[in-house]
Amino acid sequence: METVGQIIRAKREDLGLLLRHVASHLDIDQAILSKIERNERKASKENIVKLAEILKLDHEDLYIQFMSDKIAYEIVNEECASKVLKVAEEKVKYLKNNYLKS
Amino acid sequence: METVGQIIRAKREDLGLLLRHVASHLDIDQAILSKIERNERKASKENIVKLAEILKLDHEDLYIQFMSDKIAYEIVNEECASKVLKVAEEKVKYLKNNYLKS
DNA sequence: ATTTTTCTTGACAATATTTGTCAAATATAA
DNA sequence: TTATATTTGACAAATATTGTCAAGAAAAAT
Repeated sequence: METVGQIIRAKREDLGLLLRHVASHLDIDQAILSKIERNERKASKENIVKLAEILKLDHEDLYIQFMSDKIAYEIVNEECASKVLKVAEEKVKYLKNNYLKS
Repeated sequence: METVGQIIRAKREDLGLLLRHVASHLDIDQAILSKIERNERKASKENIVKLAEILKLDHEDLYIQFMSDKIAYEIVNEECASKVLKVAEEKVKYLKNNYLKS
């Protein structure tokens, strides 16, 4: 079970890229990227898009890891975390069927 | 499939309470409560606690509705919404087992 | 073992989002 | 119509997010 930060660091090192190279592609200071990789800060959605590019990761996969990290972090301390996710899933299905039929 | 706003409005009207009465118990302007009930604004966690009190709703149930609304709203526009929730659930289980054993 | 390079840390700043107020407009009900 | 309740939108304050910078620590190269 990897965090989005772990995935990013692993792939960056695989490709032999430096923090400052990747960070400059994202247009942020390397300090932030360092923190993102260690899960001390959350990436922005824009960061994620550019990270997928430069690290040659599948964009959707990375995005899923990013959002699931964010959501898991929001509720992991609650007893009822699993219940919340189940209800959320029902709501998503309902909304998709009833309001978002494109 | 009800939103947290719908639940609150229904129960408030059931109890015959006015926006301004409930809002004053929450220590907010009635304008906000009006918006919360119509899902134009999100409640804060504190709002939810006090709403459960004054509306005699089960605190955990209301909290689950509140959080699931919030999460569903965050991802409903994404293709991969269901996938995100599934991965989030795995992460929550993993974290609870490995880091939060109290 | 010293120097160079990379990464990490923490204080701070800018910006965006959240959470709220207020007063006027609208809707509902007496 | 008048009184009461709700809604709306412009605005303000507080908080959270997203970032910079520079100095310190760690790792790698010479």
